[in-house]
Formats: sequence, structure tokens, C-alpha cells
Amino acid sequence: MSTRERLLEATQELLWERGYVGMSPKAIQREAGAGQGSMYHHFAGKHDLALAAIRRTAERMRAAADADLSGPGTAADRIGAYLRREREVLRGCPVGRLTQDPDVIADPELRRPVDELFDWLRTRLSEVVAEGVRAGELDAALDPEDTAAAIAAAVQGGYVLARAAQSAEPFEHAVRGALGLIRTKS
Amino acid sequence: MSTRERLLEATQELLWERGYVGMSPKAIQREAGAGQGSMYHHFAGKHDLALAAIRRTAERMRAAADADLSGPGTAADRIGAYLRREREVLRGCPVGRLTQDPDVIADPELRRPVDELFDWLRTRLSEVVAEGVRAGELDAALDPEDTAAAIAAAVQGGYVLARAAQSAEPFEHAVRGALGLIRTKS
DNA sequence: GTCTATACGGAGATAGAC
DNA sequence: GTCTATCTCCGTATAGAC
Repeated sequence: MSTRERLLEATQELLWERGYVGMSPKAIQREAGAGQGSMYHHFAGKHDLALAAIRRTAERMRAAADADLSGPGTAADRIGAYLRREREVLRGCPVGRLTQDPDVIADPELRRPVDELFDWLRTRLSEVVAEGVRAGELDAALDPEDTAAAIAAAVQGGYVLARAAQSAEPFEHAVRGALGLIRTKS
Repeated sequence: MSTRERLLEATQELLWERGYVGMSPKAIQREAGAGQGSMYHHFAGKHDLALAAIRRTAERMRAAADADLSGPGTAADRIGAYLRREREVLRGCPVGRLTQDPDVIADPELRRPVDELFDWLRTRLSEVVAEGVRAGELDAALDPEDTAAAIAAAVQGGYVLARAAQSAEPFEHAVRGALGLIRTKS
């Protein structure tokens, strides 16, 4: 793996673990096994590196969610697959955690990929809910946008509860609770 | 207001805005209008100050949530009141945001008040859901623990979505979506 | 109680040699 | 491309005077 690649991956890991404010260039270099000069040769600095890392992480999350939501099965199946997918719960969401970082939120460039990911996710979820309603499979009383936001929020909030407790249990409860929204019409 | 009090409040604000890793003693002193020596006279250091501030913030949140959940009205009314309460959505949750701070999560003392708050909240919410089910007011198919976790997660996740978008809208959608869980049995 | 002085390491980067 | 030197602030205190 190239040095550039190792720097990028180290940055992705550190952003996940410590956020932008908690991540130092020195730590990136240590993780990547790269020297000072090397890092500043490949990237303009911490900001530049973080921007590239955030874009990548967001793109990966999008692909993973899309695989669940555009896969086979009914609307409820696909939302269920998204909700039940295995996650590293105690590490939190690598994109969602950035919303709590003041330097990311204050910087339009850094925030943009985060914004776009969640915007896409809510839209895609609401499309799937709408399909389910149209097919008569989900309760017609469900508002697609509201339900989509609640589902996305259950996952993001599940991470919050789990990290507070240092246990995956609250996350799993939240996911099961959210599944109650799309339980098949009886 | 005493200097000690101003230091505490400044710390609460800064923890909310920047988290533990993003908050410096110097910033606390500036916000509080207190000198270096003054701060170290009243508190042992950043950690000590943060511990006192987190305990206070968590206690305030508990009292606010309890006012909604133990107020008058049916179970659905009270959960509705909790969900719809006005919040400073774009600032995020002053307690929930701490779960994304690596130094808070790594320190059992700092994490404890956060853990206790969310544990209490999920328990209290599940009691109210159980009451509603017993009263025949909520769908008997609802699992109280799962539903409680989903409701707490919708709020916490709503903050995440809202901060990503820098708009309160996704939060409001998530709350309305979560209300679907407790819509009165027809 | 509050102030000023002092300390030492780290954050975040630039410069130039190799 | 990578290395080492250097730089300027800041983070996080401690010490002792007032």
C-alpha cells in the first residue's frame, strides 16, 4: 500500500475514533508509519487530509446503505436489512460522529459530504417506505419522510445510547423498536 | 454570581459547544472572566471542572425530561410532550454530544453521569409505554423497552441529522416519525 | 481568592538537505 | 519522496507573591 494510501486510512481511523479536533498530524503520521515531510508532501495539511478522508468514508457508507436498500425483497425486507446490518456499535458511526465536531460543522467543505450522505439516506429511505405503502404492504398512515427520518435517527441515536452505556444492547433495542414502525399490516 | 459559579457555567457551555477534547482551560477562563490562578484555586484542573459541569448538565436534563414524563395526561400525551418539547436543535444535546468525545468515554468518572442519564431515561420511557399498554391506550404489540429505546434514539439521532443539515427540519421529521410508534390504537 | 511568572510538551506547519 | 531542523503558539499545569 502506498504511503499516500496509508495516510488516508490512518486519517479515516483517527477521525472515527477522535474526531477532527481530537486528531493531530503527529498521530496520523504515527498510525500511518510516515514521516512529517512525507505527510506534507502528499497533502497540504490536516484539513486537506481530513477532507479527502471524510469524502471517502461517506462514499463507503452510502454504498453500504444502498446495497441494503436497493437489494432484493419487499420494502420492509430492505429496511429491515438496513436496520439489522451488523455494525461496530461501540465505535459509533464514522460519519455521524463528525456532526458533533465543532470544527467540522463550522467548515462548509468538511461538513458537505456529511450533509450529503444523510440527505441521500433520508431520501432513499423515504422512497422505499413510499414503495411499501403503494404496494399496500406498509400502513398507509405512514408519512414516508417522517418515517425515513425516524429510522435514520434510530440508528444514529442508537449509537449514542450504546456509547453512553458502553454496551451494544441499547442500540439493538432501538433498532427493534424502530422496526415497529414498519411491521407489516395485519 | 460567584467566580466558581461562572467557571462552572462556562465549562458547561464549552462542553456543549466543543466537547472535552475541544475545550481548553484558557477558553474556560476567558468565557468565565476569571484568571488562571482563580480557576486553579476553585478546581483542581480541567478534569475536575468537567466532572462537576457534566454532573450538573445531566441532572438538569433529567429534571426536564421527568417534568414531561411524569406530568399530567395519558401515556401518549406525556411521551408526546417529551418528543415535542422545544429544543435548541442545532446546538445538539448537551449530554448526548459527550458520547462522541473519546476522552469522556475513556474516563469512567466522566462517562458515569452520561450513562446514568440515558439509563434513567430509557427506564422511565419504558414505564410510561408499559402504562399506556396496560391502559389499553397503546398497541399491545409494543415492547416497552424497545419502544423506549427507539424514542430516545429518535431524539438523539434527530440531533445528528439536524446538525449534518444545519437545519432543524430533519429533527422535526424524526420526531413526527417516532410519534407513529405511539399513535393511539384506532 | 486572585495575580504574575515560569515550565515543558505538543499542535501544526515551513525550509531545505538528501 | 522522505528526513531533520526549526518556528511559533497553545495546552495544561505549578509556584509563590500579594
